[in-house]
Amino acid sequence: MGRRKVEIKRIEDKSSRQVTFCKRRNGLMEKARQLSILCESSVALVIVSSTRKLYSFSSGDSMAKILSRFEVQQADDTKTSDLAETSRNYLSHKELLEIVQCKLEEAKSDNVSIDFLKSLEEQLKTALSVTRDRKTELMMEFVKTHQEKEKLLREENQILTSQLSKMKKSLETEDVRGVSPESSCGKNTPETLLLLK
Amino acid sequence: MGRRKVEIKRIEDKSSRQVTFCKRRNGLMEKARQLSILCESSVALVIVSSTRKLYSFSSGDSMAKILSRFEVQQADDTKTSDLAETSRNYLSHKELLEIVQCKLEEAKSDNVSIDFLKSLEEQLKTALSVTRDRKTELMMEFVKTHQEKEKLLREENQILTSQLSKMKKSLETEDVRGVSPESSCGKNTPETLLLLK
DNA sequence: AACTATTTATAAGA
DNA sequence: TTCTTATAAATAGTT
Repeated sequence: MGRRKVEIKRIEDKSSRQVTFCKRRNGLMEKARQLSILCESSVALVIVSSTRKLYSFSSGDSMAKILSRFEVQQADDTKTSDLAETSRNYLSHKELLEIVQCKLEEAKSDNVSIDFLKSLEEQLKTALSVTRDRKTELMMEFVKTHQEKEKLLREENQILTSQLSKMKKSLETEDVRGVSPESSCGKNTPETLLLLK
Repeated sequence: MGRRKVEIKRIEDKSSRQVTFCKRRNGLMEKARQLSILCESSVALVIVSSTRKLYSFSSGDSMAKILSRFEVQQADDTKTSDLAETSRNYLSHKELLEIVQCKLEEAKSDNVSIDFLKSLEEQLKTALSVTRDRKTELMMEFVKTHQEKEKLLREENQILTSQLSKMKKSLETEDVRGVSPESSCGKNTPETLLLLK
């Protein structure tokens, strides 16, 4: 719906990609809103731009909860030098743990506000969520690697097996030349082929 | 965009609400897909119909994780083998989600006590923790299985390789009996061993 | 950011 | 339900 038909593939020009993102994002959010009202359904929508900016729409309360971890990030985007912010920039584990330890020490004190604790809670939730996602990601990678190795080994195995059967045939042919007939029979496999089952 | 302009408010007629829901839901999902591709952004979309049916779209991996609790249900609806098999001693995911959904509906009401919400929070935390532990457990099992398969394949491979070298030797011995010496030299591998590198 | 030529989505009808 | 079609709405390229 524009001056010309567009193919659905990444828009290469950065500036027009940005403009299209803005237009279509607004369109998508409006459509989500309309659907939720017209058909009394719950709709949750989260959009993260390529520049990591967050946009979200949600109709009902329960859906809002699903998005809470993102809203936490959104809140953090306005603040700087946050625990969550720095951990996203790949602080070392040691540094991260030091910061957490320090914050927890602060939190022990009697005169910290509820707001401070609320913010700390959110930061820890984000950190936890980031950690869990990374854990899952690494495990998935691990599984994938092993599946690939397995495939390669299977292929190698198949090649070796076919080599062996070719050699077996050629050995049998040679045997016929000077050995008694029963040694080339299938049930009396030559010693060197014992493991080939 | 239709035969006439429609006001954005709940469609009273149940049947046309259902038809509109289906059309607009598809439209919304398609638009979400297009946005994610055109502007290389992450988009997550969850739609729950008034009849509690779930629909979701998500572009990237990290977004998929956010929606995992919903995708689990969708997956269960189509396949009923592995996962269902392992969780047959537990409540089905669908039942569990229905209960949670029901509790959340209750929680929306204004006149629930803090105690009710506190207890709900505890229940949800427990459910979340159980789900996470089970996920990790299943992934670890998966990894272990693949490692075992890999080990077996390696062993099989080794046996095949040693069989091949034994046979190669025995072939060379036979060759010596009547063939010129250069054919048994390492550089001139017999035709049947070409793939062994 | 506003404009408009077009395309796309969809409401109603078949 | 599915398809058709008239029309509304979204939006691509332009200014």
